[in-house]
Amino acid sequence: MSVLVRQKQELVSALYTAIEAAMASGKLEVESVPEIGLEVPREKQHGDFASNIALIMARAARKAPREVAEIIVDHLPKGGVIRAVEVAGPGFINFFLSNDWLHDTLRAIEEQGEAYGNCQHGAGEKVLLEFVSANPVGPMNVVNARAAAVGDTLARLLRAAGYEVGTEFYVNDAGNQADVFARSLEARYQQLTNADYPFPEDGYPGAYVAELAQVLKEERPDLLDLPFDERIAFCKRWGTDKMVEMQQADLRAYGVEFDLWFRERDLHAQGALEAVIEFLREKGLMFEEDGALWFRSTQFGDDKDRVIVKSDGSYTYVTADIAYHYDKLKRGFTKLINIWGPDHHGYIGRMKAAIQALGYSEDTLEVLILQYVALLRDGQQVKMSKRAGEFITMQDLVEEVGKDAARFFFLHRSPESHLDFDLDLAVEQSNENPVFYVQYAHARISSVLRQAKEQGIAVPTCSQVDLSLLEHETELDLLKQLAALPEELLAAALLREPHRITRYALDLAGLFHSFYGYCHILGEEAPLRDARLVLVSNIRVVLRKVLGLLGVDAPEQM
RNA sequence: GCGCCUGUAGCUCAGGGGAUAGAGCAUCGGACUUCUAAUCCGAGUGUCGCAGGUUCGAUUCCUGCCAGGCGCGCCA
Repeated sequence: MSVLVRQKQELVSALYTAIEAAMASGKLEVESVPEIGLEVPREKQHGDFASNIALIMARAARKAPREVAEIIVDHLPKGGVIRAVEVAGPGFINFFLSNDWLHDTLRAIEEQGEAYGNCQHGAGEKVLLEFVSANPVGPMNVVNARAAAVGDTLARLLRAAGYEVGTEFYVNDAGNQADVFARSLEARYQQLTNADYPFPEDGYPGAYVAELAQVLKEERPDLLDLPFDERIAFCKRWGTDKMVEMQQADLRAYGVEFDLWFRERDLHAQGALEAVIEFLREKGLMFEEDGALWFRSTQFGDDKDRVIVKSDGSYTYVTADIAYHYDKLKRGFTKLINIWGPDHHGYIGRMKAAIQALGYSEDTLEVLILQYVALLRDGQQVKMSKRAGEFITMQDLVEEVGKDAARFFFLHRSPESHLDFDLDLAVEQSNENPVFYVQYAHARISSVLRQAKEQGIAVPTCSQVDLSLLEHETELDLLKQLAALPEELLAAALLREPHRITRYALDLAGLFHSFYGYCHILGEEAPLRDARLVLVSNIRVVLRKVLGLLGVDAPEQM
């Protein structure tokens, strides 16, 4: 249990005791005592912790909130860690504590290292996180980059919260788009020797297809000897494999590794689509109409029923996706989280219906919808047109602004917000760029520790120093921020809000820079110097940890 | 028409049933012979889109409306 939670519980039980004592003495009369909430106030002057219990109880007690608060405070046990209690505002009870409880935070960090803040909340739950899943027919875009950052960090957060997590990229290499891509590639191949060879009407115009055709020509100069159908089949397999390799390289450069790249074509090869259709048919959830086979998804709340086998005998996208999700479930995952782009929200209903049809509860599947990303340059939105080839890819973005800035910017905003990504700001090597601000805090501490070492000063452990010497306001603020990590990390994981960690990192860095402006370390007398060395080296551990969660480097010097 | 997201300071965005609604940027003024000035210290800024409702208390929850973005295929 975290230091902060333990301290809260201690105060809550003190409040319970006080309320019971007040009731026993007849000062307070209520049917039952509500659950007591305690929070860290936004304003420092409102104490270390505050409770609104008197406001909540006022009506039942038939007294003014402030009066209730006064009665509770009168019955609170005095002394111990509670330095002062006050009734404030409309009836808040504010607690001011002695600083001792904060020191346990440093001991916890020292003991646990970068595992500090982790917990076992999710123990026993197996979560599958599927994200990006961009079609292997073209370069990834900036929404894919956003999804990669959010998904990867969410996976790291869930693991830190004790969940067993698998990450997957679903490769849609068997559908319509893969066919179109194969025909585009084949046509470009033909055009290498016959400039007049027609390009498919709906083909992919990007230059990358022609470049791939060149590579293909070198690898398979004899391709045209094959019959057309076999040639297309080869192009489909070879081409999508190449695109997957490129996606893997882009994502690796971005710090994202998937546990599994799941091929749609494997589902087809295994007969998984037929199997899941049969399963649903036996449950009476399939019907034929207009020459097609339909899934009665409306039975599970979907807007309309969905075609599973088209009238031409081929499958729709959703058919393979149902088979894929069935596969996930059969592998023992108890929670499926999918991260999709904004154009897919209409797809949620049918997939939730499918999950229920397969015999699982609706909330087994959780879908996070990301919103669009607008790129800004010179304050203007960058217009993109796939057709005209004016298109900023994920690769372009990462090359232009770097992995750290790209990830940090995407993780700076809540996932469901529309995002303006300022390209000029992201590349700026200056104080305006928030990612540097956090990294700089880490580098500064590293520099101090480096110089301490050069001077022959070892970083002591908590037990070797007097932590009560840490009493400057900025030092206490830092200790409180460090104490807040466990709760913040769990909240970020449970609410699926990685941007909380970005904010935490910025706040921690800000408090450190402020401390650094007021307090010296190496120049101080040994006892204070040593206490501060303990403080900053533990701050560095936490900075490294949160940057690690964000997938951003923690440089030793800048 | 239906559904989803968004609307908070000049800009980009946090926050969230409770106390005086916050941060960064931009603007202005200070701080380097001392551990990295990519930093710090100080200063101004609000119809929380609009209107109702619930509540002791709403910017937060509910309903309606307005505005912007997106989606509603036998495409993926």
